[in-house]
Amino acid sequence: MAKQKYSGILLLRRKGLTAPMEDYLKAIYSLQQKGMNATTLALAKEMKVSPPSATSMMKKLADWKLVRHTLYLGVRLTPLGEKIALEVIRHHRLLELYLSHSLGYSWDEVHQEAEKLEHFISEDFESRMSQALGNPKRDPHGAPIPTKKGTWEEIPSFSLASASPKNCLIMQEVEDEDPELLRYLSQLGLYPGVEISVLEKHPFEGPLYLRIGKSHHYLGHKVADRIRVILKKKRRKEVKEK
Amino acid sequence: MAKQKYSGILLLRRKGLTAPMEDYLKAIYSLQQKGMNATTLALAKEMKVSPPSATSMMKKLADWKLVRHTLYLGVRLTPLGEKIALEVIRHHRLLELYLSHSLGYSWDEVHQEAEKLEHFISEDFESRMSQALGNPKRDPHGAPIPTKKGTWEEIPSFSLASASPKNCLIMQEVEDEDPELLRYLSQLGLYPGVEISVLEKHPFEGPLYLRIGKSHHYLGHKVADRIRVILKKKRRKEVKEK
DNA sequence: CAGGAGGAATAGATTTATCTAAAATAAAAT
DNA sequence: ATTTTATTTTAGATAAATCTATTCCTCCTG
Repeated sequence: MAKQKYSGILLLRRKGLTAPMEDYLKAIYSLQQKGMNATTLALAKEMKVSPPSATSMMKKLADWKLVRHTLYLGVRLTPLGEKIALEVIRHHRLLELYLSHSLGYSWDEVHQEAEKLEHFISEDFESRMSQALGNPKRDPHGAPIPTKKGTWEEIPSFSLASASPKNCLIMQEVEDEDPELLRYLSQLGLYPGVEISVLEKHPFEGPLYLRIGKSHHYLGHKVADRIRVILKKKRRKEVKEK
Repeated sequence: MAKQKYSGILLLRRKGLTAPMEDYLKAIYSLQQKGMNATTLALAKEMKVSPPSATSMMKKLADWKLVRHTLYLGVRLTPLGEKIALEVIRHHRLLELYLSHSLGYSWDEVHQEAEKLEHFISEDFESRMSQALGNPKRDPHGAPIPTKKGTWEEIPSFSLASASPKNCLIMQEVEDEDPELLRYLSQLGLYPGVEISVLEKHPFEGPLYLRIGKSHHYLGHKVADRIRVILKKKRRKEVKEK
C-alpha cells in the first residue's frame, strides 16, 4: 500500500503550480466571497492585468480542474481550487501574524511581505509558524486564519458605519491592503478587540463621534464603513483574553 | 538634494534582477572562492543547466555589468556583482540561523528553505532577522554571515582530515548542502564550536578515531575532509560562551 | 427580432529561462 | 602544421505570463 506523500498545494506545486496561478485563485476566491462573478473583466481588474491575460489564465486553471468556466458568468472554484486558495490564504495570514509577533513588524507592513513569501514557504514552515503562535485563529487585522483543513469560525460582523449609537461594540476586522489606512487607525488606537461606542452619528454619511477604548475621536464615514465590528456580549463571567 | 532611496540588491530588483540571476551570481562567487574559473562548463555544472543556458546567462549578467567576460576564462564578478552575491549570501545565512533559532529547524533542514526564501525577503526582513539574532557572525554550519557592507571575519581553518593527532581542535565549519551528512554529524555531536582531538589516524586515507566533546567515535576520511577545524587557543581566561 | 454595445476570446508579439542540435573556435597533441 | 578534442556559441524551440490589436459573440434594447 503506497503512502500518499503529497497532497494539496504541495502536490500541485510539484506539478508546476506557479505563484501567479496561486494569486489568481486567491483573487477568484475573494470575488466569490463578495458575491461577485469572477468574470474575465472582474478578474482582470482584480489582478491588474489585461482581459486577455485573465482569459488565458482562466483557461489554464480550468485545464488544471481548479475552476469551472461558464460563458459570461466567468469562473468558479472547484473544491480543489478552493482548497488551494485557502491554503495560500492560510499562508498569508499566518505570515502576517508571525511577522508582527516575532519580528516586530507593524500591522501596516505585514501585508506586502506576506504577499511575496506566501508562495515560497514550505508546509513545514507553515506548521512551525502556526505552532509558535499557538494555532491562532485571527491575523493582525482580525481576518480568520483557515485551519489546515480549510475551516474557520464565522463571526457575523457588520460595518461600523451601519452601527447604531449607544451599543457597545468590539472592533472585529479591517482589510489588510491599505497601509495608509492602517497607520491612521493605529494612531486612533483602533485595533481588533478594542471597545467602541458610537456617541454621535452625523447625517448624510457624516462623521461619527466615537469612544475608542478610553479616548474619543471623530471618524469619517468612509473609514467607518471599512471597519467591521460586533456587538459586545453581555459578559457572563469576567473572561480575560490576551 | 535628492536622497538615494534604493541601492544594491533593492535597486537592481526594481530594475528586474531575477531569482535565477541571483543564483548564478552566487554560483560564480562560489567558484571564484574555490579559486576556479567560472567558465561556461563549470558554471553549467554548478547550476545544473546546459552549457547554452549558462552562456546566455553569462551574456545577460555581462550586459548588466555584474560580471566581465574573458574568452575561455569565463566570467568574473565586478564589484557590483560581488556586492549582490554577498547580499544574497547574507540573506541565505541569516535565514538559516533564523529558522534554526526561532522556528526550531534542525541544521539539515534550513538550507532548502533558505534557498527559496533568500530571493524574496525584503531588506527590512533581513535587518529585523539580524537584529533579533544579535547581529550574528556565523550561520548554523559555521559559515560567516557577511555584514550589510559585505565584510566578514576571515578565520583560517583547515580540514579535519589534515589535522595532526594530539592537538586540541575546535570544529569550525561544514557545508550546508548535504542534509544526510548533517544528520550524520549531529548523531556524533559534531557541531561548530565542539572540541575535537584526533586520537588515532589510520594510513591510506583510513578512518580517524576522535574525541568529540566527551565521547569517542571513528570517522571516515571522506567525511573528515569536509569538516573545517581550527586549533583551540590556549585559554587566557575562562570565557563562557553561550 | 435585428442591431449595436460591450464583454470575451483569438492572433500574434514580447520577455525570461530553459532545452537540443549543430556549428564555430580555441587548445592540445601528434 | 595539421588534426583531434574540448569548449563555447549560435540557432531554433518550448513554456509561462504578459501585452496590444482585432475579431467574435452574447445579451439587451429599441
